Amino acid sequence: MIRENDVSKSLHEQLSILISETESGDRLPSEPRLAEELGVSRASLREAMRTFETRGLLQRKQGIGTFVIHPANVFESGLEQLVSLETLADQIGLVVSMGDLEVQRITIDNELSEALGLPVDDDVLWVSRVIQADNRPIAFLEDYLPVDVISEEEVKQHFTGSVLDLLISRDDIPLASSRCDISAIGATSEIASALDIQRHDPLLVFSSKLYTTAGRIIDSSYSYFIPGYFHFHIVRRVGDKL
Amino acid sequence: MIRENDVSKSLHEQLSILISETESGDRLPSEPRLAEELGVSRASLREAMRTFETRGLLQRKQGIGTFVIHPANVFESGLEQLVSLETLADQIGLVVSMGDLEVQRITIDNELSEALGLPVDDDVLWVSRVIQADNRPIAFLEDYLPVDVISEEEVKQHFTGSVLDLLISRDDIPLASSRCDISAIGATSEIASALDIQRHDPLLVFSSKLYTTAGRIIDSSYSYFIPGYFHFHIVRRVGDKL
DNA sequence: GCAAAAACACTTGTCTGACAATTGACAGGG
DNA sequence: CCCTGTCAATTGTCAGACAAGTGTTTTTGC
Repeated sequence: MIRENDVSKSLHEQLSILISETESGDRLPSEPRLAEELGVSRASLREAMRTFETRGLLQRKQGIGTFVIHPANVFESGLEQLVSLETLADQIGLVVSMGDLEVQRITIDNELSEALGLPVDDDVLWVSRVIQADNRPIAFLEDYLPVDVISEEEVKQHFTGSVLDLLISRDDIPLASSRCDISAIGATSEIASALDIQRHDPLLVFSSKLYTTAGRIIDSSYSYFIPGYFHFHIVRRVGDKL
Repeated sequence: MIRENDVSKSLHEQLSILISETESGDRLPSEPRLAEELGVSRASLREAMRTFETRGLLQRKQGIGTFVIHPANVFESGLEQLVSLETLADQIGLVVSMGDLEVQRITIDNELSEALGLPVDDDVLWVSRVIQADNRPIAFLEDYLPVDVISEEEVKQHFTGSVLDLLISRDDIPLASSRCDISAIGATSEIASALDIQRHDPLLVFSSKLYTTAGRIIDSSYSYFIPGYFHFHIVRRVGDKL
């Protein structure tokens, strides 16, 4: 059985392929024609196109046409999409492994409460580990997880390096999106020794809070990256459009 | 005179306000009703809603309704939108000023050519300056601009701190989007002295290439931020949705 | 002949009305 | 008590139409 949603997904894929195959600056077929080619109505096509327009991949000009804009290769994974480091590494053909996993159950104090947005005296699971590529440490990751979400045993048994992949694989938690704050710090002595670098060496830091569709914070994480191994990028739209 | 586009913009604004005023997890009015309230057709409303859905702010469920998802306060400016530091500072009520402007015309060598994506032997304008808040340096900015885009004199006369604002104010250049690579480095001695910090102090680095709608790189910039003054964040969608 | 104006073709933007698909609630019967 | 069919509400999709903007072609006026 084919649900309409599948058609919609396929429409996104078809459009994505069409855009990626079109040179930057070139015009797409007109909406009525494209709708016919893809076998959907113009209204549905326009909604799908709006998605790509929001991401800055399409520009529609009334009376002229719709144009493709390639800010370099947008289709490699940018930061807009939240994927685990493992998944990202897979995509670029990098082999990563996990080392030095540490799992502790800790109680939230005032300081942690403010940082995590979780109530004081609740217990959280603190999961930390080092990510390696070619046996060289390249990132240090910390996650704070409410204990009612996941048990210490479950982590120790099933954990393969990515808290995100673990949460995604559990289909009882509807994940929505993540808010990621970006900064830089000098390595603390703890992190420096874990990553085998010097104290005060520069690190890229992502502080992320993962929200469920209900708006609850289900994972608060700090990721410390040694610069140069992963290339994080983002496509930014100009000005006040949309 | 009111162009239709203004109505469309207003629709986005109205929706944005409505979403921001709705509690996370709450349901919006049904599409037909909301369309009537906002004075637009359901088709237009759906297209507008699609942009917010793409950004992870709305979730539409067939047969149930459309729900608001607030990953914290998404409406403060995230990284998805490219705005100048001056504009950003304005929005958060921070007063910034420019110091130590330097403008030089230089010829592209092999190394620069690779970094900027511009041909060797072309001339570019190199614009560097320090950004200050409360007379304390907080960022060091470098821009490389092709000389046929803007003249040395034009920069020296009209420049107020933001290359982006200057390019936007010129309506003969259709800007599309910017690709921004994010990393961290330790301050070089030059940057350290410019920012009045220690060598090797950690800095957040944005390497950006600004593209016209035709796909040409019109500005290549390096922004070095002292951590803590500006808070850059990004909302990341989970998984493979949309 | 030439330039301005009008007509035309084509495109995206919007609107209207309709029907399909999905969900949740509710009543009825086993 | 549980299952089932019905019904209303909502989003998903569709077809057709017209408005508005753009560029080209043709016509008109001089």
